Amino acid sequence: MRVTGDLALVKKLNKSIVLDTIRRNGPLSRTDVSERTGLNKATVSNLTLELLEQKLVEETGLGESSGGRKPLMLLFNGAAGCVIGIELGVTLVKAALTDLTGGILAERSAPLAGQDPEAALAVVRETVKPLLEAMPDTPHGLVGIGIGVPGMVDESGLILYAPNLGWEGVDLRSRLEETFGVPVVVDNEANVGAAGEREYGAGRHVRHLVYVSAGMGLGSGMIIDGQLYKGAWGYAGETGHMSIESDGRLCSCGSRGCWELYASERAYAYVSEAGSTPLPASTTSELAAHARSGDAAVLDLYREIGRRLGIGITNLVNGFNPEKIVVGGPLTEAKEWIEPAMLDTIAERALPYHRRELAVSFSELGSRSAVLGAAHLAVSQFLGRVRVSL
Amino acid sequence: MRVTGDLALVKKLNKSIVLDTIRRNGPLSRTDVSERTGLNKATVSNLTLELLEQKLVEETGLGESSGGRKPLMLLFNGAAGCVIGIELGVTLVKAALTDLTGGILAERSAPLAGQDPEAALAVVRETVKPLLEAMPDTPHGLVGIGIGVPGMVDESGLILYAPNLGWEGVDLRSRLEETFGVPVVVDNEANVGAAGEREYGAGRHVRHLVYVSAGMGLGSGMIIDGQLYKGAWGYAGETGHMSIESDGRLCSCGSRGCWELYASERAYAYVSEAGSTPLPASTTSELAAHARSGDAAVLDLYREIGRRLGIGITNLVNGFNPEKIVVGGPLTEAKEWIEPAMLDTIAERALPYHRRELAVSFSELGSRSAVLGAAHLAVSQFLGRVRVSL
DNA sequence: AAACTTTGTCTATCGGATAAACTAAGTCTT
DNA sequence: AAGACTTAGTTTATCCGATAGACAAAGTTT
Repeated sequence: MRVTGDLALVKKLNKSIVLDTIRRNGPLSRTDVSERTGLNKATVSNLTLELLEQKLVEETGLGESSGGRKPLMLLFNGAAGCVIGIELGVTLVKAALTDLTGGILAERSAPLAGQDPEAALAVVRETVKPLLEAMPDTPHGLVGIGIGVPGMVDESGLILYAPNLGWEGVDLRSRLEETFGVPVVVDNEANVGAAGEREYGAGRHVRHLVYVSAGMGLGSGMIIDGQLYKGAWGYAGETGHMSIESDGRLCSCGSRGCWELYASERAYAYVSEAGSTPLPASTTSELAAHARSGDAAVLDLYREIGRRLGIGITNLVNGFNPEKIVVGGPLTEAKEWIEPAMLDTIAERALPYHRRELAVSFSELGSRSAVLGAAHLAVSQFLGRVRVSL
Repeated sequence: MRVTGDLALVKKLNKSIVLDTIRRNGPLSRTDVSERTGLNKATVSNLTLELLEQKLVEETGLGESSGGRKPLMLLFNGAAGCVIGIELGVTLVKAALTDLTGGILAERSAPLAGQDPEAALAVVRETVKPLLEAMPDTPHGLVGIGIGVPGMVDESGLILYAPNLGWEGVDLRSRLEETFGVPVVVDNEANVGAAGEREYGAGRHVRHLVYVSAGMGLGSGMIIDGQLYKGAWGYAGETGHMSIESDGRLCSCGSRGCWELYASERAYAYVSEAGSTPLPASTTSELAAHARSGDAAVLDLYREIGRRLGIGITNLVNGFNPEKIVVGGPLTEAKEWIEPAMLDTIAERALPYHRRELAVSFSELGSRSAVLGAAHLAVSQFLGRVRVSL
């Protein structure tokens, strides 16, 4: 059954508009909010009153007069509650306790021993425990948990398939909700990374964003009109398996020429193939060190990876026309040597109109994109946004 | 300024829900509508009254009793007005007069002589003229015009760039609105095709749809959550320039290995390259005739085109996870010989989960996808849909 | 024919948004 | 310093649409 209109909906919508306006542009006076939103002053006053009672908004004192009575400034109260953002990696669990503005209050991480769901869940519980103990006293307490996982997640939070963990059909959301007693949001790692960069990082205020997460694989999180796009069944963003060589290298997915074989850490394994000198190391950290000392083979490798990244990004750009592309993930440790070739390739190959306006940049949050994005999804669910389009 | 909530919005939303419910599921009684939508019976009665006054809904008489008073059945009145859908091709203008349900009342087409905007506009006017004369007398008369063009169109209807016409920055919408005095919707050819197939063709009731239009080039129309996705500046869907061979054939766009060089009619020009026998013809109609009589070179060609179409479609599927892919456009005249290789390739290369649920099919509306889609966009704008997401 | 069912309307009420009047609290002018 | 002016925020009366529930209308079943 669809959403129908009634007074409750109107109120919910307007309240969400007022809160959002204050959150993004505060401090603001009631009159400012009224002018910005188009809502009547009385309406703003009423809704603000409720937000004050809910402790989501604070009066921070008088502002500057502009020739009349001084305004009482309103500010979003990020300290009204806490959330926990978790990144469940293949070998590592990272978690952060944040306030409602994404400010980190505490952080933990732990290696992931076994990979069966039970063992992983135990590690998650252990990692989160000290964060809960460190939680300050707030009006709302813990309001939610967000978690990013390396796999495909449907709209209900069910992990459909996580090849690198060997999981299939794991209802992580229910399990965590039972454990912690708060609402849980589960999403793909690239998606939460996209959410993080869009809210707190390189993609602020961007309507259409593609976040490319490059590590052992390659995945994309796509934000369309400010919202994560998950596709029909939650498999959107598997761009690592976009073929950029129709008859290229055979991939474990069964296809050929997949992007991630050329433009992620998986490319390291193929270097000797070209007959060139073998690589002096096999991890990005080590290779970055060699690059820093001028190792020609490594520099070539990263130039080629940059070029291939550029080719794939160009494909995404031509299909999606995002406002911005943000590249993140472990591979960005080598961004210094990847970036020039990547940008050159995009400049060469993207359609002229895209080139003119497109912005491509690297992650601003670094290794925290995912935890912060996961945290943000939880905040976002707690604050509950209503959207209307005519 | 954003949309805020007030009573007018609530009414607009509910009225749009009622109309939509009747339109898609009619005939229905008022009680049926109330049950389906969750709206109160009184609300439905009130809104229906207005819709009856606006002639958008008709009472078609009494229905079957289910043990009590007979219901008065309501039906969407497609004859309340007319729209015109236009496909502005590179060499041909096609136009259709339809009612509000997409029923074709009259059709015209005319070759496009010169390609400068003024000449094209004159041809459009001449093509539309007899349709206007054939227009039946309806309560609302002509309520809008939709037009699909081979180029990139931004959200305001401005044609940013149409390489095949040599147009740049043409405000077709304003021009046509001045001429005809009704609201005009302009969009990309692939987008209107997508709209057509989704409303009246192979993509009915599909939430996320990708329509691939294959002709002299290759373009996609993407429908996300029931709405056309245009990207940040209207360039989304330029998938013809997705590279499927990183260092492949040089394309006129400046890039290499573009999909449309391998999987559209542009591929015909490259056959001799492989050293094989030259093609016996150069248009799809002629080649289809040769295929029908078993010409091996032509059959090979179409097998290869099918394979390449499959590769590109797999890429789109992995990125977007649409519910359905519909292939249309002039090239589908040869679908008989393209389809097997295309489907095999997708089955081989798509990720296992996609494969399981994805539906790929050819256009149901054939050469009318675009005109009907354009007409539908005009209808849709006239009826005005409001959407709320929580 | 009486009881029951279903359809659709009528009526009173509720709860939001709004404009306009009003109070509060400042600045500016002379 | 006093009055005029400005701006901020609240109060009041009004409007409007959705809703529940009563009711009327028009069937069917026994």
